[in-house]
Amino acid sequence: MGRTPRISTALLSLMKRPEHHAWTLDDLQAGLARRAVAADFSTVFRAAEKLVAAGLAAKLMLDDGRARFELAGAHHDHLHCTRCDELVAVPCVIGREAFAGLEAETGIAVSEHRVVLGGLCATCRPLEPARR
Amino acid sequence: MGRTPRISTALLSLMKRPEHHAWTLDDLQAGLARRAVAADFSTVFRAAEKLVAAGLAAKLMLDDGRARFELAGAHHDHLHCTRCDELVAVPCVIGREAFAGLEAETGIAVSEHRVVLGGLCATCRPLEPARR
DNA sequence: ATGAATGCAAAGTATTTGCAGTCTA
DNA sequence: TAGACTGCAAATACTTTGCATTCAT
Repeated sequence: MGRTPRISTALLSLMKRPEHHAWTLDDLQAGLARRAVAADFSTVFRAAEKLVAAGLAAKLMLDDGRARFELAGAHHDHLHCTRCDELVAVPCVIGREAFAGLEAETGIAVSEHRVVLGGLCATCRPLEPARR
Repeated sequence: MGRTPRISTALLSLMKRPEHHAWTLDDLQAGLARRAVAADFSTVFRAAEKLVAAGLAAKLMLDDGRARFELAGAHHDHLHCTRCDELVAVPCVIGREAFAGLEAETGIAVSEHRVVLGGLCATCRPLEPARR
């Protein structure tokens, strides 16, 4: 019952492309358009949210106030490049041990963590200094 | 020339209060109101932004899409409590060495980092399990 | 013919800006 | 009296929802 989730499927396929690691809704819509898939913004939004709900994608809010979506996968951290504005994946910097110490020290309980580094990505590092 | 920044001053004073560690614009306006300082939302906004520009405060965007302001100070990380929704300060979990390794390994250049832990704060940990 | 998927339009939420008026050095 | 500060209203930016339609089962 119900038809095939054309857009959701296209999104999953699109997000595998190296064009971006993490996609804003605009990125997603533009990416689909480039592949000749016309989709309304609200449809892209709902499809992306559904992927997140299904555990196939993850949503992340950056300081610029725009959500980014990425394919779900092994945990990793991110670098937000100050020059090209891309959000790139980097291996996780924090070890489990660090949390154990922190929990003992502070009385908190840590269930997840999110690290966003600021700096230059591997592509931009050799180039000019940061824009902003 | 120009008058005394009544609101900015009040904000600085307010943010020292333990009520919150990090304040949304609504928190700030409400906090001022509680201290009998009526201020328009846009004024609170501009004053907060100015404090950030002056290096006296820092702005942080959480996944809920709302900005939080905190007094500038020594670097620390944050825990976003899943139960009470407060953003509390915790000592930094990452050592400088970690970045050196990461930079060598990936070719990126790290100039800052932002860590937001998810979990229970010291107050909520002894209580019920997380709301969401 | 049922229910998921889509498009279009509209609403919602949080932030940001324009402008005119106010106050103090 | 120049320039920073404020309030009010309006504009933005991005996200989210309502509703009617379409489509595959």
